[in-house]
Amino acid sequence: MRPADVVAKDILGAYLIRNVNSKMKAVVKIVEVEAYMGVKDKGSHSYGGRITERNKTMYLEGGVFYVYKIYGIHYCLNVVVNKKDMPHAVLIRAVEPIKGLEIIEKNRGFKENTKNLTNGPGKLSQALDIDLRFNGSNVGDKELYISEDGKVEDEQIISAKRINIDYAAECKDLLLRFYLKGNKFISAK
DNA sequence: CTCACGATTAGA
DNA sequence: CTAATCGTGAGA
Repeated sequence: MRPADVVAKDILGAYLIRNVNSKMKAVVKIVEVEAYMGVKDKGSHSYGGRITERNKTMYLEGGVFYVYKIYGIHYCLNVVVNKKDMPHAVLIRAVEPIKGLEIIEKNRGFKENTKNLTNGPGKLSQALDIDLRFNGSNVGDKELYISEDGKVEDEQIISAKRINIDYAAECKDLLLRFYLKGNKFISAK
């Protein structure tokens, strides 16, 4: 397996597919991600080798989802990468609806302003009905999986500082956030 | 006490 | 339009 920054750029532009009862309900394109680089990354839940009930799935062999609850309300979807006990992860920050828009609208509770449906980590989780059920599930699981299609050219990828990790000292300025150039569904800020 | 967030309210 | 505020629960 590879480190989170490499995988982050790799899954940018890939499709995330949500099935319910084996029926395809929604397909979205991953347009914004952040990499969290394990025990040396002060922005990561796994900084310093910390292991808790919440983040223990980060320590599994790469290829599973890490879903956690933040601020008591919202869920965030990550992909765990790298080897067992190498707690790297990629946070999926924003997606673009491709199919199943009506399901996404239903989950979010409104229809107007389409770009506001999935342009943030908590929003996309609600839009695709993602919660702790998927914590630790395999990225090839039929209910929620990532398609390898949709690769993009390097020049379409913008690198930037990560968001809302001001507490992470010197790590906060690392360019570990990646998004698709010109895409309308990038999160605010 | 803070936080890998988002909705709502208040103000300009 | 922007800024401030707050809900909510895990973790330190």
